[in-house]
Amino acid sequence: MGTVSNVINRPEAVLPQTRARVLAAIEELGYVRSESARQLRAGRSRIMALLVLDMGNPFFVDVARGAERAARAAGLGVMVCNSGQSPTEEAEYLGLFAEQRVCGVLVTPADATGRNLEAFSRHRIPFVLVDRVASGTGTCAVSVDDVRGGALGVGHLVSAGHRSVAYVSGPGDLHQIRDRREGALSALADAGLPPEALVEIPSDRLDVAAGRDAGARLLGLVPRPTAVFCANDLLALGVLQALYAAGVRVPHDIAIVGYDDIEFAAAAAVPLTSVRQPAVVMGRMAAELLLEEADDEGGTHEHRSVVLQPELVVRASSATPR
Amino acid sequence: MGTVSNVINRPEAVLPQTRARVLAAIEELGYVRSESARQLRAGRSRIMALLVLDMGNPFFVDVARGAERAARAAGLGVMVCNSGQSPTEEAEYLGLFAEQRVCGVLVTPADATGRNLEAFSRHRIPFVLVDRVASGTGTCAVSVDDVRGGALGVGHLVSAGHRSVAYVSGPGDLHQIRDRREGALSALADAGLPPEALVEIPSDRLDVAAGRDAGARLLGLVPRPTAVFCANDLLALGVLQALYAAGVRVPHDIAIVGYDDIEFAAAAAVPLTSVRQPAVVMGRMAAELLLEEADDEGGTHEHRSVVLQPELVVRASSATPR
DNA sequence: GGTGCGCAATGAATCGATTCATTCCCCTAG
DNA sequence: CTAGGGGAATGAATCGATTCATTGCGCACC
Repeated sequence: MGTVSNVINRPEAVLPQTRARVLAAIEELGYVRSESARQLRAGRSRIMALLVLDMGNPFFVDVARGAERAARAAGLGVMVCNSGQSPTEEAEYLGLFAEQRVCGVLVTPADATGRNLEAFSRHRIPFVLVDRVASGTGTCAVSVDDVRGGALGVGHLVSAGHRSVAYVSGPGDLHQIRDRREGALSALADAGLPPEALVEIPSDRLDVAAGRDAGARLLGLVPRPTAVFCANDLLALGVLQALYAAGVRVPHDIAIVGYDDIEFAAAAAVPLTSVRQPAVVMGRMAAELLLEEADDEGGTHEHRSVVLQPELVVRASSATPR
Repeated sequence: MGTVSNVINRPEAVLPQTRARVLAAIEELGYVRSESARQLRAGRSRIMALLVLDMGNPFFVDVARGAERAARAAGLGVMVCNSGQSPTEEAEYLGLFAEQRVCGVLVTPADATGRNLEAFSRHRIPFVLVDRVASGTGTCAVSVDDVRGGALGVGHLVSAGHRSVAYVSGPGDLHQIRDRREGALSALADAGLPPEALVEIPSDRLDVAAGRDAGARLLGLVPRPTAVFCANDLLALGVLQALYAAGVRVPHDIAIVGYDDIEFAAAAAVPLTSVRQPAVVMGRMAAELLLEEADDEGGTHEHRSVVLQPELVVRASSATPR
């Protein structure tokens, strides 16, 4: 009924007594408006999707927090999903989002080819890249300057006197990982050190267990680097534990620098020096960009790429050696 | 059109050539079926909601993982939300779920009075309690035996010779917290120790920062307990750090036992002894119970309460003292 | 007293998938 | 040759909120 709709959406257009009568009926019947019906009419839902690489990583939990806050301020719900770095999963979720007619998608792409997103863009559902620079001007994106982050982390170690730094990396197809290495190399170059001063310890995952493995390999290196820079804090925590278990003292024998500055980095027994990413801000800004794009009726929207700056947080794990 | 619907939902009822023609058209137009419309007709959506206390706690991330896996196996999406232990937020989200006509809700109640859920139950949307025993037989629930968990943790400490144990608790209105204390007390009683042997260090949150605070207070206690049992691992990690910073050796001076056995417990420099909760299994079972209840047409569904057993995982933080 | 204006409420159309009754065709059997 | 039956496609009704055109009512002004 039209009047009921008015009572809910434009109360001022209804006589107070009618309004009261309708509200009473609503209360009595326990009526709850159906979102499906509204959605059908409106053509899109009031839900924003967030697709991240790994919900087990507190970094992404923070991104989710920021996005959720911004979305709820705008009266939207958030659906948080996990691609687990699998392009297949990612494609599946994107399909789900299209069917749901979500009002927009925040996504940290797992598929480096960009094929999934290209396919998705046909649905005319706005999306914003998170923690990834836009390839063209056709997309909004919020990212952190990973090259600078890598430079910050390794620059800090180099200026503390380290001449050989291990880099515990992650899946090579992730942009973030490559950029951080690039920054690390540039920091070495700035200090007049050769690229060989960066000893890469490859890893195919970005979790604590992978960090433990990497730590074990680090211990086997001859000569052994005096410092290690990790592509994220989960790896760093794993490395820290492996070193501790082997009786290697941090930072006395080996200094450690992580990346992300998750809560657990500061909470480690030897608090981790880490390159802080403004995760919550990133989630919030991404959501805001998305809302802007989604609310845009007249095609006036201009895609924007926001690049945030990382920040070095020095803690005990990298105190000056020797 | 009816035929299109048949092509998608009952392909065998359509002639192969017609089917091919329809599929070709679908492909050409980039057609994606609208979930809103299906939902409107079906009366409920194909999304399951999960409302947890704190997404910053890896324990709940694991629960979410388990639930998501089970839900996706059944072709459903999962919407993970965060009440932040606030009954108000909880009520808001439950309202949102009702509007969305989600097919069911998995919830770790933040509102101890049960008023929110009572109100929600009017909507006839099935829900399953997670990490909480059912109050009556009117609800499905999956929980872990927290009394037993408390007894395991403190029993372990007592049998290692500790005579005075601190209990870092959490918000007093949470069932889990009270049950774990009860178990702790029973373990003391079993060892012939008086209730006063358990020194409670109250805390109003369950995160690492609260653990640091608690650790500081623990250090000020006279006489100082020789062991501490924490209501969850985040608190334990905070306590561990506070002790480490103060130069108190773990486990030599003070032993620590946590609860949940999150990944970071094992990853700590001094790996934490912890009472493991089968979080992933809990999420999976809760989702399965919910699916069972939601699929039940004839009202044949019998509400069930599943109680899982915790398990003590002994690590370095509680090695025998003295 | 009659006409006109304006505010409020009513009713119908719409969104898109589903479902079921109906129609349509073709083939077979009487 | 026709009637009947079965398999396949069509079309209309449905879900519930929204929106807009229409109706209806009351009051004021001529």
